[in-house]
This record gives sequence, C-alpha cells and structure tokens, in this order.
Amino acid sequence: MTQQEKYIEEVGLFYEKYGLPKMAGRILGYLISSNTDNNSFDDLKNTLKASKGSISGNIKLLLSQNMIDKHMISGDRKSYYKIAINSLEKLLEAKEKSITEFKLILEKGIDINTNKDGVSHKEISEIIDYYKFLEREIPKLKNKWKQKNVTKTK
Amino acid sequence: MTQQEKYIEEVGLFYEKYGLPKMAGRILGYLISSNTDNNSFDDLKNTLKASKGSISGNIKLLLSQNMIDKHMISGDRKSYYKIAINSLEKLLEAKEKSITEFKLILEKGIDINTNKDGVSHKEISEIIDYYKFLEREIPKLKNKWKQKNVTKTK
DNA sequence: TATTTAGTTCATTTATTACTGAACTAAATG
DNA sequence: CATTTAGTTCAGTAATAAATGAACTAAATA
Repeated sequence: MTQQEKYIEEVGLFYEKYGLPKMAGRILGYLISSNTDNNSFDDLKNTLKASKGSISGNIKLLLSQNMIDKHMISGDRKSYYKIAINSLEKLLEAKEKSITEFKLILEKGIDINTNKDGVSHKEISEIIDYYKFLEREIPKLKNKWKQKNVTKTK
Repeated sequence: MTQQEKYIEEVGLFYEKYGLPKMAGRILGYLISSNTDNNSFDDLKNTLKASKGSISGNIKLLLSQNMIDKHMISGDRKSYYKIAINSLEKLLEAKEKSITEFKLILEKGIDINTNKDGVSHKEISEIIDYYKFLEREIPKLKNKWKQKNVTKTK
C-alpha cells in the first residue's frame, strides 16, 4: 500500500464516520492527494478499484454537494474532476444549515411541551437563543474572511 | 398519531439523515417535547414502542455524546433522563472537532501531492487557511456568548 | 452508418448497521 | 435468601445502504 492509497482509505473512513458513502470519501481523498486537476473517470475507477456504477453515483453525489468540480478539455471527450474551489464555503454552509434545522426542531419541540415553566423548557429555550446567536454571527465571520482575502489578493 | 408522536418520528429522521441511529433521535424527540425532566427508561420504552436493548444502547450513546443527562430521585431506584444542559456547547464542539479533523486530512493530503505549484494545491491551501481562521474565531464566538449571558443572568 | 468511447441506470448482490428479545447481572425489597 | 426491579449484554434477525456489473444511451469518430 502506497502512502496515497493509505491516505485514500483514511479519507474514506472519515466520510463513513459522518454517515456518508465511503466511496465518496475515497474519491475526495484521491483528488486531494492528486498532483493534477485533470483527474478522469477512469483514473478514479482504476486507482480506487471500483465499479463504473459506484464511481458514477458518487461523483454525482459530490457534484451535487459542490465538493468537486467537473471540467472539460477541448479536443477530449472525457470529463475531469478536481476539488471544488468553493468547497470551503459549501462545507460551512452545510454546518449552518444543520444549525438552522436543529434550531427549528427545538422550537417545534417546546411548542408541544406545554409546561412552559419547567426546567427543561427554560434550558431548551436557552439553546435556541444560542443557535439564533450563531445564525447571526456566522455570516459576519464569513464576511470577515472574505474581506481579509480581498485585500490579500488585490 | 398525536402531535408528539409525529414530532418524535421527525427528529428520528433528522438524526438518521446525519448518519446516526434513528432511535437516538426519537429519544431526543421525546425528551425535547416532554414537559418534565423525570423521564424514565420505561417511559421511553413504552412511548417509543421499542425494545429494552435498543433503549439501553441508545441512551448509552446519547450519554456518551453528552446530549442527555441522567439523574436519580432519592427513594426511587429508577434512572431519569432529560436533555443535557450543556448539549449546546457539545454540539458546537462536535462541529469544531469535525473542522479540525477535516483540516488535518487536507494538510496530510497536500503533503502527498508533490506538485506544490499546481492549481489544486493552491486552492486546498486556501481552504486550510480558512479552517485555521475558523479554529481561531469559534472560541471567540463562544466567549462572546458566555459574556453576554453572564451579564444577563447576574 | 457502424463502431468506439464515456458514462449512466438499475436490478441484484454484498456489506453494514440497527433492533429485538431472551438470558443475564446487580441491587433492592419482602 | 427468594423474588422483584431496573437495566445490560449479546447472538440472531431485520432493515438499510452501498457496490457491482451488465445492459443501456448519446455523442464522437472511422
């Protein structure tokens, strides 16, 4: 097992831990450790020793999550894949979304709970306030980063 | 199906979506929408219509993740469960941990990628910088929240 | 227009994960 | 000290998700 092969399996396990298909993680592992942007379907299939169907399905998944980008080369009918430029934003957006979703669940839950003076009611309300706070603050954080990088690149 | 029963299944599906056992989500759903802190093993078993084994295992999981708290009542040998007071911190900590873990994976990956001048290398380095930024900023956010609440409560 | 290429789709197989229920432990009660 | 209570453990089963591989499509080439 080469260093890269070991790495690919490691990213696969990382992905699996978060309830996502291991093969999607392995594809990411390959793309992260690849020294080129021009990674074809067959490169993935051969290196990962997987079926066309699995590669196809997991590429589709990663594209839909904006984790990878697809590009073409003129005079070549193959598609090429690389880690997405905007995957950084997408990952934080996914976390934001999960915060919002969980906040909505908590709000709905304490609506059902009728004992408004109960300890748990008060505590869950506090959690909701915290999540609302995060919802306000995370966009600020993103702006802070953007401004930092605008001045850096220009 | 009562409103609470519907809600419990909803939280179960939410949990399942993130790759966690549906039953753990259902337990949380029950505790969030319960109007008391004194929710026993049997309350859970009966309302969720599940086996002792499943309740036991998923309580264990939620306790280990600090999502729920266990407490006793004197003169009573049953254990009681409620949503954890510190689950708000724990949830954000889990997100922080996943950011750190993914950053480490990216760092390891571009070490394997030898083409240091490649486009993807540059972009992944940028993602790593962003993650490092988040690692610095999130603790600040937590402090901001804490200070806000210290003055509020005192 | 026949053939090759590049990839998709989907039924089946395989692997993984979660749930059940019965046997068990350990502490409390009669 | 026998029984009940409260929960744990774990082998077997059920449910779910992922991977395979063959048949397919659609576009490009010969």
